[in-house]
Amino acid sequence: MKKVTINSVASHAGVSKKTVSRVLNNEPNVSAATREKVLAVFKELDYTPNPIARGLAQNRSFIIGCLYDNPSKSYITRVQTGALEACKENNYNLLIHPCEFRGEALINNIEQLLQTSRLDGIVLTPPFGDFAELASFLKSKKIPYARVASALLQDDSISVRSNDEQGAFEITEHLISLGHTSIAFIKGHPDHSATQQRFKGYRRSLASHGIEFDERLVEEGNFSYHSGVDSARSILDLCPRPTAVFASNDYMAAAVLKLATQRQLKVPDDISIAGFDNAPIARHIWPGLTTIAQPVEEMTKQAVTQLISHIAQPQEQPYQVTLESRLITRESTSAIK
Amino acid sequence: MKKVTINSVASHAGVSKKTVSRVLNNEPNVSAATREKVLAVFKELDYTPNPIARGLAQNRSFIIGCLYDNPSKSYITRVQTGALEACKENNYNLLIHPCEFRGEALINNIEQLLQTSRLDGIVLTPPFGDFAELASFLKSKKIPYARVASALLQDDSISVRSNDEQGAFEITEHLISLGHTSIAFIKGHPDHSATQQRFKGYRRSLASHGIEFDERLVEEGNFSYHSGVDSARSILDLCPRPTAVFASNDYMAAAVLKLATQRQLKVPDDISIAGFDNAPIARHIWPGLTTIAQPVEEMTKQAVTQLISHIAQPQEQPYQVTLESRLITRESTSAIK
DNA sequence: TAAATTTATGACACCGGTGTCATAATGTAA
DNA sequence: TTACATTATGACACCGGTGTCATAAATTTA
Repeated sequence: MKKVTINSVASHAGVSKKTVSRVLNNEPNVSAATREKVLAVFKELDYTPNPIARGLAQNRSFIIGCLYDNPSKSYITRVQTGALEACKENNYNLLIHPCEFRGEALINNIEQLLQTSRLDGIVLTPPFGDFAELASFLKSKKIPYARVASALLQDDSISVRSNDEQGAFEITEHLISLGHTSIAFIKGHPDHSATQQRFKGYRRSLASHGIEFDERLVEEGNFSYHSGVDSARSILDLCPRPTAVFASNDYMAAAVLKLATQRQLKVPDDISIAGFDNAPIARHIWPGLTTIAQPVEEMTKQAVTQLISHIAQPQEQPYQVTLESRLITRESTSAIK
Repeated sequence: MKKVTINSVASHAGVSKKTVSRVLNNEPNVSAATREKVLAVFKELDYTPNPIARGLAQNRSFIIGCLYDNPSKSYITRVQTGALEACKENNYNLLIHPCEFRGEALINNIEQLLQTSRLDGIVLTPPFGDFAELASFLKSKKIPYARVASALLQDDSISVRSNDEQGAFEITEHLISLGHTSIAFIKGHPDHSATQQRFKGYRRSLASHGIEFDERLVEEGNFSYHSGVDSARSILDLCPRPTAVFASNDYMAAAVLKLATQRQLKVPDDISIAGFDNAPIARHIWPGLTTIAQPVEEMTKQAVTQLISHIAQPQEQPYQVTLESRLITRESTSAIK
């Protein structure tokens, strides 16, 4: 079985390869009759253009890179799912590239990535979207990029996020509405802009109810389950013990739940626990975690879709969108007794 | 800043592009002096070859595809991690391709994938490694592939697996050693060969202790958390209730744990629970799950490494390896009272 | 020292597409 | 009917590498 290329199609249809190329790319100036004829040969020979050859000619790879460095595997999976949907719809492929955020090696690492794979664009997932040096590096290399779930910036970048501050506000409101006033907070990774946002939302809610902010109730986490365990220990050791804990993501909340349960505390009777993200674990444990659901897949999908259309045709106005998150109440929070 | 290509290097070094190409690929028949000179120009101009051009000339994409259809996100993440390590070491890239196992559309889907991305090879993760039609399709298309965690076959394919049967045997032995004789079993997804293997190991252990196999203690799951909930319901409703449950993966085991806890049962005092895979959730919940740890990353890494070296130079003998798994005991299992 | 090998090098076609530009075919205005 | 636009088409260079083969230079052999 011979390989079928644009040349075989051309000779079969009795036209030049350029005409075949025109049909392929829906270019104008092809007569209806010719187009039909070529399309028929496509069918007959079962032709599909070679993306590598195409890439060489157009200096494009039809590949989007996805950068991540995130302790939450489920978050990564969701990001990938959204990115893949967008890629699929546009005949792009997704190349995944985990890499360490810290260290001056990052830029070199990315440079190498670009050299070895000629990506058409890059999706920056948290915390990469907030790293200004990276953004300006990519700009200097003229590599289009899109930021997912990162802070709002006054620039021309593509950015899709959700309102972390508002989400954190709402879940804190929920706890307060249940009668809680001593609410511990576990921060996320300091490199992530969401960390500051969620903290702000927590404080805003407290403030709006005249509850005094208490430094001692705040623990530094980093979004990992392990950091949640450490934070949980400190919080559960407090005297008096807070009646509720709001962790900046579900993994850390799960850690609090585990430790509390280990210590024979009843959740939510003895202590309410809230998380953030609506990760799978939030519903895989008992009691299920009250949390904030964010449309991670949708955010990423929109970001990548925009990125791809930007690659095809650079836009004037930046695409910056904030999607809604929503409160999901489960069994881990209840009214104070 | 002009693009630096093989041509610019050639003219800079005062040699032909073919000579540059020789240096690039470590081909013989280049004098030491010339080689030095060219290498110096590489440095000077900061040259890296364009992989797309290379790909066109050699009909290679330097991309490995990773096929999956698995309800366990953490499993996918681990597979990706291992595959990425192997790719990184060999300057390959990884393209991820989730796709539905069921349906006659699968082959078409893969065909399309191959046409749009010209993969150099494919890693088949469970359950794809056990799908004979797919294997023969890939063979007919001359696409090299490697099978991860699939059944041992008497063929010439690259295959890295772990011993599911033995793992299941050992964890059942563990339960029996704790005094359990009424051990429920939740099967995995019927399409996965691991499902049969784990079931076999369970039965072998029972048999080796003269414990009669009881059909009523066996539930059909599919590896998803949700299926675990359904199975758990049936099992916990049994009269008399089994004293232990062995679920074919940790997600289903976690579901049993959740339901049992919801029903006020104490784990492990009232019922012991064991899982399989050592997924993150196994240690994120309380009590932690006794389970079997499999080297998923290592399996995949070896498979992809072999795949890549096979692509570079087709091997005569098949690479078929079985790695060891090991029992991890946590708090979810204890001696019967 | 001449002939026969071996090694080093370059010219050129090729991979399979796309971009540019010239030209042929067709349609429209004068 | 002629002049002028417009549309359709193809020839050919090009993207940036690699493969083949001829030939020049260096080395060995006779």
